[in-house]
Amino acid sequence: MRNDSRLSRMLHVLLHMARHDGPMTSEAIGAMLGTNPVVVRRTMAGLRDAGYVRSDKGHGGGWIIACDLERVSLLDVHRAVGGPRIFAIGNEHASPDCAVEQAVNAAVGDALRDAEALLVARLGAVSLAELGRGFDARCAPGP
Amino acid sequence: MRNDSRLSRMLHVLLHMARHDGPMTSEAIGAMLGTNPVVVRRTMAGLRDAGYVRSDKGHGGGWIIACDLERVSLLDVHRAVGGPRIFAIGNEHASPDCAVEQAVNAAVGDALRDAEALLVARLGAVSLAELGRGFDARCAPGP
DNA sequence: AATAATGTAACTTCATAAGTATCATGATCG
DNA sequence: CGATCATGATACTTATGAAGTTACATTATT
Repeated sequence: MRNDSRLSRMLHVLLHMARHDGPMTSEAIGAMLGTNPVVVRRTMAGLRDAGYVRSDKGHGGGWIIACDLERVSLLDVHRAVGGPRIFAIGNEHASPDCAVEQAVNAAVGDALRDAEALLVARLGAVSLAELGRGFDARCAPGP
Repeated sequence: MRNDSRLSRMLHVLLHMARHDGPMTSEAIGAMLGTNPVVVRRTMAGLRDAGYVRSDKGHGGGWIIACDLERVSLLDVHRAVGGPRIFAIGNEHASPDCAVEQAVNAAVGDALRDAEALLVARLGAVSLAELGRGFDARCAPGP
């Protein structure tokens, strides 16, 4: 399967929503992401359950931010979309009988765990608000 | 897809081969890994191309170690099996037009890059020989 | 020549995000 | 009220790639 891009897509959407007045429809968001409204609703359902966005039905409805962007990290968004599997590689058996395999699993597993810990720390250290400010700086790097 | 366990499996096999006199057949290795000989041959082809093992056909044939285990790292093995994709998550577009998406990609991409760099460093720092010694220590932790 | 091994090609299976089609549900506007 | 516009939910298909499987060719030993 191609990469799981839910985190990336949701960050993209959230930043757009933050700079947008009023609700955005799944249709509009889908156009932005290059996908269709059903995928948008499916993915954003996790953000809604976490309380980061709200959705309203009917005329004038759509999605709006429902949280303080300073208090939600990229890691929070990752988890809200299901906290999907991070690695495409891993051990074959979780608890092998073979002692050699146990030693291999320990070595590979430790390395993966440390890499995951670093990733989690990095994602947890950046808020959506900071990400937005990073965008501003990138676009208007005045002297 | 399930995890790509080629690295893990090959380390398992190499350690067994190191502690085994004479060639091991794909059949025997397959039994060890809980898979069939064709998968073994397919996966080990990369190790052979890298010069880490040798395969011999015919009666008495099979696979044997063809390298100095002190000089081959877990990272070398990872690369020999194809250096497969490490992450299951990632950005949607490599070079998006949207500036917001660019900012998101930069943030997520940096975090992933750093995590990958750590993993590569960790795998590169351990030789097959060290991994084997780790196994010995685990099995005979004398006083 | 028989046997035992690898090499290779072609196919199926499995897991999962993404994409699609369809209809039910609910809110707003006239 | 009734039309319209939005989400919610279900069911299905597509795409991807490792792993698994089947079958057969090739080569080396006995």
